[in-house]
Amino acid sequence: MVVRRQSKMRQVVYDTVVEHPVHPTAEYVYEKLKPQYPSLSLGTVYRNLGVLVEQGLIRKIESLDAADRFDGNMEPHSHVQCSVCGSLQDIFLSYDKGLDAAANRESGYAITEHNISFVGICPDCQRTQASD
Amino acid sequence: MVVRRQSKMRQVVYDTVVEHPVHPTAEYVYEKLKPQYPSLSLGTVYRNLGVLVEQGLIRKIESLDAADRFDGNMEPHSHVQCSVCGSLQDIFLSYDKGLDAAANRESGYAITEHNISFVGICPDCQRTQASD
DNA sequence: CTCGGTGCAAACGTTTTGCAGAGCA
DNA sequence: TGCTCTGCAAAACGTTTGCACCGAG
Repeated sequence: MVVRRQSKMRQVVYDTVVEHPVHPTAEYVYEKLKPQYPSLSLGTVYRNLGVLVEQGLIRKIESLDAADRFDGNMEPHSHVQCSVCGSLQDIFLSYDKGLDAAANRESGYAITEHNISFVGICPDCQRTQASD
Repeated sequence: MVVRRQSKMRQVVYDTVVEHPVHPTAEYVYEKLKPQYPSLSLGTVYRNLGVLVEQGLIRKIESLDAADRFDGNMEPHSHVQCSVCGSLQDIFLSYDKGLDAAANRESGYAITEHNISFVGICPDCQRTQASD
C-alpha cells in the first residue's frame, strides 16, 4: 500500500464519521464540513472515506437507501434500519461463529465473516403511525 | 396499488430471474432476453423487476458489487458471496426469531425481519488460490 | 524536490423517468 | 375506449477519475 501522509481533510472526515451518532453518507459528511471548509470538494470526501476504509479505521455499511453509509465504530456489531424514515442504529450482539460453520457446511465457501442487518420501525415512527 | 395486467415481458423477466441459478442483475436479464426479444429495452427490465418486487414475487438482494441482484426464491434464506469472483449462492438456515427479539430489546425498533449475509471464498477460488 | 493530497469537472455505471405510441381487457 | 405496458432517450443518482496545482516531509 502507498504510504499515507497526515492530512487535515482526512482527519476531519474521519472525525465527522466517528462522532456522528447516525452513520452518515458521503454526501452528509460533505454537507457537514462544507461551511467550515468552503473549498472542500465531494471527490475529496469520497477519496478519504475510501482510504479510511482501506486502512481499517471505518467501515462501509449497506443500507436500504441507495447511498453507502460509513461507520466509525469498528467493534463487530449489527445494524437496524427503519423502513419508514431510514434511520440507522447500532445493535450489539455476540458474534455467532456457529453461523459461519453452518454456512460453510452448506455451501463449501470458506466463510470470512457474516453480517446481520435488521429491518424494522423505529420508536419515533411507531408513535407517528399509532397516532394516525 | 395499481391493478396490473398480465404482460408477456413481465412474465419472461420473471422466468429469467426464477430459473437462473445465480441471482442475476438487471443487466444480465436484459442481455439474456435481448436475442429473443430484440426490441426489449433496459428500462422495461428495470420497471418489471420493480413491479415483481413490489408484488412479492421476487426479492432484491444487495451484493458486494455495485449492481443490485434479484432472487426468485421467496423462501427465507441467506446468501454467501465470494469476495474474489463475486459469485453468489443461497444458504438455507432456520430463521432465528430470537435475533429479532434481541435486536428489539436493544434498540426499541419493531423488528420486521433480518438478513444474514455471508462473505467468503467459493470452492473454485479456493482451489485457484491454493495453486498459486 | 518529491510525492501524496486537493479541487474541479468530466465521466462512469446503474437506475429512474417523461413521453408518445402500442395493445390488452 | 381506457388504462397499462412498452421502447426510446434523456436525466438522475451516487461514485470514481484525470488533471493540474498545492503543500507537507
